Amino acid sequence: MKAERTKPRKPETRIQKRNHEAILEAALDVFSSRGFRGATVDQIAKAAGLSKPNLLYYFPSKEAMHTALLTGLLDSWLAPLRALDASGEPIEEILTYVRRKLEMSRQMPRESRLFANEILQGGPRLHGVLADDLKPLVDEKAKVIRAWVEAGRIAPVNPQHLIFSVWSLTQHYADFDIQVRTLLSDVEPDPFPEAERHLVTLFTRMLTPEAA
Amino acid sequence: MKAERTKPRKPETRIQKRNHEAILEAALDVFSSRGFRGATVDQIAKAAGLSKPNLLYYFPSKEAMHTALLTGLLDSWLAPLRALDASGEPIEEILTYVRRKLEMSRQMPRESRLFANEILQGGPRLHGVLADDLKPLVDEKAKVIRAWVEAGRIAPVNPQHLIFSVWSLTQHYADFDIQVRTLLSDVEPDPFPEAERHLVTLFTRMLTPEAA
DNA sequence: CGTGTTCCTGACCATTTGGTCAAACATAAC
DNA sequence: GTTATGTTTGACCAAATGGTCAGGAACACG
Repeated sequence: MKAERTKPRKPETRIQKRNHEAILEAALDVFSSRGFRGATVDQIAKAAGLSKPNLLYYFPSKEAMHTALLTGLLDSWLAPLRALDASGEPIEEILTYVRRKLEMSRQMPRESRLFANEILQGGPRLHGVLADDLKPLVDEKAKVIRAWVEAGRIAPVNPQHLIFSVWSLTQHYADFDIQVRTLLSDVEPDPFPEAERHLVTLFTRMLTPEAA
Repeated sequence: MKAERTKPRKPETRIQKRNHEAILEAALDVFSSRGFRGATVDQIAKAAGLSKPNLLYYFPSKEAMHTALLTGLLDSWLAPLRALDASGEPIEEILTYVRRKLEMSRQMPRESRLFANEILQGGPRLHGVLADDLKPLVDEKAKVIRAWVEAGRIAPVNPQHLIFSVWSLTQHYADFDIQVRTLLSDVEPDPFPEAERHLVTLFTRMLTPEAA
């Protein structure tokens, strides 16, 4: 319902760009670790090294910072799925997808938690994105996977639920990081190498067609 | 650090029990859908059909309601894993575990989201529980799984990460319910039947030993 | 019925929080 | 230097929120 006039129409000055980025970086930090409601503008301001009114000079509201983050990150967030190539070797394509998603959990846990926080709460600020951007992409890639199944190139599997499985398994290592590390504390200091081996094994066994 | 004297030492009156339960029920509703910080005592009071001061009569603080919920639910939350039986048939045991966890995602999504919300935010209110209660249980069951692997009764797998996989795959259908339903809106009105088929297939293929 | 205990509430309070604003400060252009 | 534009902040505000409290209502029991 709100106008999308967050960014000025004129080209950004250097100082604008710097502060804009500092604010979004700080906002990502705070929103991802406390949720939208749990984050305060003061916390973000402090993390960005700016004053609260100064934040409100660059963004009209706390809400605006949040949506700027979500929309700005969406593209890179969906990139790995977009890269799934219908003309590639099926199992290798999916394993690559899994590896890239797991790598994102390692490198961008804050982004993962930001989205998780949002969807957990019923995604009031994401309904549109889910239906308008994500759904078409998932439908398209589901079709690709279905074609692979029908061609006998991978074992039979429900395409949509396969995608859900990739998401849940990989994002788990970002979203539930504390739990994972606590439970592995005396086994592996860094869960990711073993996680990758585990997931590669899992999807390979799951998708390799019957030798029959 | 706080004393655990939430409950009075005297036996509860009928009215105490009723209100106590109504409050926790309402608190589960509100906490699970908005997170701790996002929930207000007023919202919980309204949902419970009581006045705000009345809630504070039964619980010393908002925080107390939250911890009462977490600790009260922990047992039933971990029951499925506890039920994993070392003397049972390995694959059937794990499939049963998966089915029970998925069933909990269907029947108790609020509880799932409550824990998810908590762990997502670094689990400040759960550190103790994770290390003291969950870790020993996971270690014990990991040992069971490792024994099955070494006996050749299931295919080689990292026990801890296998448990993580069960959690993430099953809880995903509760925690990300909105996303799942949105993406399946024109395919399946109820995601769970297909989810169960999918997960049974996944774990069967993953765990069935090589015919070699 | 009387009395002690439990239960409940309206009014109130202190703090936090998102957001505003006038004025000060900085910067670049002329 | 002057002027116009862009940037920053201290002071402030209204609303929301967790929590308190004195007293009233309901109940239990002799």
